[in-house]
Amino acid sequence: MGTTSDGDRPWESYHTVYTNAKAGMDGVDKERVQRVIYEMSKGSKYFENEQRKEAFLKQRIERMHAQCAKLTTNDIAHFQMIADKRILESEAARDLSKIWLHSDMDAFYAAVEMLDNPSLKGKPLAVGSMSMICTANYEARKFGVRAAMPGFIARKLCPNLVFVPTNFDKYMYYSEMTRKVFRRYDPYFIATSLDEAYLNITDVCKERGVSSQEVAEELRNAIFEETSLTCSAGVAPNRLLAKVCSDINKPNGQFILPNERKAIMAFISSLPIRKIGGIGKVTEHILRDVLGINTCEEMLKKSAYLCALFSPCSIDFFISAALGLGSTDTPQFSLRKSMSSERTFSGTEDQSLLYQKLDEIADSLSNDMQIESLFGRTLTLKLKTASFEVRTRALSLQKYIQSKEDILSHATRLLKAELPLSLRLIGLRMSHFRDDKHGSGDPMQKTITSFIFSGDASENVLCDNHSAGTDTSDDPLIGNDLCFQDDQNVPSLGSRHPELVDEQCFNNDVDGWKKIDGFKSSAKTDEMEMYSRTESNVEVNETGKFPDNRAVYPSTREGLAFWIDDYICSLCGCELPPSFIEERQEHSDYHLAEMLQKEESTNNLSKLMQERPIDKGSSATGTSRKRQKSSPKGSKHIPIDFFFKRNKEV
DNA sequence: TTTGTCACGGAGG
DNA sequence: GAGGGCCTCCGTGACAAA
Ligand SMILES: Cc1cn([C@H]2C[C@H](O)[C@@H](COP(=O)(O)OP(=O)(O)OP(=O)(O)O)O2)c(=O)[nH]c1=O
Ligand SMILES: [Mg+2]
Repeated sequence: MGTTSDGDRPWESYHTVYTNAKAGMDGVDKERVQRVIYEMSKGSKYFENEQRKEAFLKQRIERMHAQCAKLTTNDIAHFQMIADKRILESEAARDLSKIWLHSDMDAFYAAVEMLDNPSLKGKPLAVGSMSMICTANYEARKFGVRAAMPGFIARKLCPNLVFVPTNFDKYMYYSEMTRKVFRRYDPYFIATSLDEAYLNITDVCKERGVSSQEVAEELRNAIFEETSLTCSAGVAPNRLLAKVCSDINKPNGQFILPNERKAIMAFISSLPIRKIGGIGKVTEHILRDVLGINTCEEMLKKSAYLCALFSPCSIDFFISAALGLGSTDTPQFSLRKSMSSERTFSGTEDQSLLYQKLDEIADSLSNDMQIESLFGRTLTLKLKTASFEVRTRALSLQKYIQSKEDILSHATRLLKAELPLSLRLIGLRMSHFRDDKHGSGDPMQKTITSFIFSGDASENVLCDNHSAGTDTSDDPLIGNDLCFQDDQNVPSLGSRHPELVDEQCFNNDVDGWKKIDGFKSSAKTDEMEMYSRTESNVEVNETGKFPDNRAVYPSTREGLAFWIDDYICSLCGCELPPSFIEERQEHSDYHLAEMLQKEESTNNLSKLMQERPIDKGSSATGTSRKRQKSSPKGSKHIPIDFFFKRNKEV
């Protein structure tokens, strides 16, 4: 495939994610690493699939090239005007009033393992398995070993590599210790994973009259004293930049970017675009090969071409990032949108075996859903063929389901339609959760709580980003767009982008519950045991929001009340065991109605509503892209039918 | 025109 | 000797129905 001569150096055309610059990889012999990876890979089904993907990407790049070539000078002038306008608008929204700190633990899982077993110190260590490693310590990184690399390749790179399986209990335990420190600096801190968090230290600096540099030092020292683990910190006026900064002097270092436009531009200009959260391997490749963009400065220079080639969403993201803009607000927490379970096994076309796998996965998903009292109505079957091609097949129901039996019966139908096939992975994902936590039911019937919080009542409140489901889109080859969205930092051809836009729902992490780097199973359950029942529920969501111990379960919209020890109402102390589902909902609705009454009398309802994941339309850095829903907003008075408006679902 | 559904892929930890 | 994870989020485009 390579247009260049693959002939004598074939490994150079096998692009992996492993050669990307990363902390601890400085002195690595990259050519050797590339070669070893290539040698271990070539000929494998995985490798062939990667090549297929690369070929598609190449076609895509060629199409974009052609598109560029067709532009007349007139066109370019036109797009330059559009770009300049966007640049001006973005610049006008620059907010330098906040100070954000991003904290990132160093080789977190590996560091915890070394702490737990000091004999590992000084040895190259990988956490994970022979098929995939989660992270590696800095000794191992010298050999090119890193996260997301298969263990058998890592061992080839570093024959003395020690493997340790993951222990999420431990990581959660230490993570919680670090969060206790974070909490002291910003009770609303945003945890984006077990080992990363954003803290708004504006007030700390102001109130104590200390510099952000001092706060960063103090915080890192506190973490070290309390956990014996090191971390790195980045300080900047927004989260996008803070995240970039924390990587600069990693490990065990910090970097402060002052809140001055000049300093920011100097910093960002020479920054390789790949350092920006949301620009991954593919986006980097496209921007480099199509437009010759490698740095943020170049991105700005080529802004007219960006406007010609990409969607408004992507354009905004690129331009904002190139200007060093990012989110400065503290986002509202958001609810879980999907939950999934998937398993890889050795490829087979034995149908009874495949149905058995499906059974296990349905069971696992159902259990997970029960733990969080979730009922969903969109089920997506995911398959990976023996040749690594991925397919998804979805189905939306009238009713919300949770039981294994229900899940399995629908999943079986979906699978049946695809067989025969030789598969290596089966997965199930549930989405479109009910707005409250109870049993099945007709989507038409909502409780007051769910009705109000769901946004049917006042659209502008919603976070429900995109109109549709969570599974999405088709034919990636048609558009060029990369799309970014918000959150911490992460865009890509269809992924969230970072810090830029503020708005809408951020899922500040969600981690903590399952996903967690991919080894959820034990994670979720353990976390439940560990935290719930103490004040931990807070922990879970606390990823940012409820410093006052007003626990709220993740992804449930039960309303204002939650159940202490799972049976005492947090608001009035009345006791209702979990099995009293209907009663509980009524009870919760009662508190909500009561509250609404109070709120309304003080004209504050709109404020209450906005406390949910919200819009914020055009916030400071507001690059918000979202399709805006037209909605009557801002009305102070609530008409009675507000409470009875029908929900539009099927 | 708007809204919902579905498929696919990028991204990050 | 072969072997390449698991979870969550999101945007886009195609298509159908309202
Ligand atoms: C990339 C990746 C990371 N992880 C986990 C393991 C890591 O400890 C954690 C953070 O990932 P990394 O960003 O790779 O960082 P790290 O903490 O291991 O090391 P450092 O920050 O010093 O570079 O996320 C996974 O579980 N799966 C993955 O695929
Ligand atoms: Mg880290």
